[in-house]
Amino acid sequence: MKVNVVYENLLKCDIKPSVQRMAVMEYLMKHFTHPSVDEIYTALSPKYPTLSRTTVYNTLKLFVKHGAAQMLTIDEKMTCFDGDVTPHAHFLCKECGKIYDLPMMDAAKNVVGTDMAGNVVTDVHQYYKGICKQCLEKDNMTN
Amino acid sequence: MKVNVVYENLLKCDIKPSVQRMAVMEYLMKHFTHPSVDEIYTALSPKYPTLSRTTVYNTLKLFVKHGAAQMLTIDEKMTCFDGDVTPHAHFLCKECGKIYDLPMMDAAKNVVGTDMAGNVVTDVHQYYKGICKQCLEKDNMTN
DNA sequence: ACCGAATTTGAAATGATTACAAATATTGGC
DNA sequence: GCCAATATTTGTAATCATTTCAAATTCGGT
Repeated sequence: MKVNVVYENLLKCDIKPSVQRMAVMEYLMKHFTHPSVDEIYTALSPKYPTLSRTTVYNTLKLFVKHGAAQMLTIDEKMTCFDGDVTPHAHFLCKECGKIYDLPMMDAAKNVVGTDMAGNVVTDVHQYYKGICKQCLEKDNMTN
Repeated sequence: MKVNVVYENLLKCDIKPSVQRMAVMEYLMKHFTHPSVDEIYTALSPKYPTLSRTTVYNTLKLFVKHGAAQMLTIDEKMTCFDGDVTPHAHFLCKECGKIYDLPMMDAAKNVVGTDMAGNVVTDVHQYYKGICKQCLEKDNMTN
């Protein structure tokens, strides 16, 4: 991935770029695994040995505030992050813990910014839990 | 609320009733505030002075496993619980932190038990974030 | 190069949740 | 009703993600 793409993405969201912010954003733009803070920290640590976990926390919070990333609270143990901020739904596999992207229902996409029973909506989240295709196949093998 | 209603609800979900389980279930059936573990513990503590926080945790986990309650992971700080297990959406106010019930979109209700791109869906969650009616009115007053 | 502001860092604190083992309550067989 | 096996509850201690905070570093402007 070109450095410029990452750089421009930050600027577009009114985020002043820094080495650390570029690194985190690049990770989000390359990996659609809905990483946790720790996944990001562990992945970047070798390349940026002075990187601090706190910086990853700060950076992601900043990204979310500027609309450059999405925070997912599907897994009750840990917050995850998504660099894809276009409207889409998620699927959490109860067996392997992976989170997959799914299309969001059209009706839900249009709710942002509207009025729902007098309440102003700023975010919409839609997610499913269950067993994913891969795990289903694996389970069929062994049973 | 009649004790029997609570009792029967536990039996219906294959949960062996106990004093503590009845107390927690009664609280969930009376209060639709989507309480946290601590809210429930604090509310029941005066009436059941020997009640332990751990028991509230255990009990709620048991309820969720048996489909007698729903776990909400909307607020990233804390898990909340809902005694209403019929399909409905939620609205979290970013200002006051309250969670409101809203109708779930029809299209989403029918997804449970179905197959989505090869994945089996067991739970559907839909929620909104924004500013609630009450807070909007309050804000208008002061501004 | 220098200064003030913004950013990063790491250590310590916080707080929700879990693990666990001891205490208590419940159940079924006699 | 009594005893033993089982299930449940309890409280403390541990865990672990996240936040706080103050010192260190970096950055931007002059």
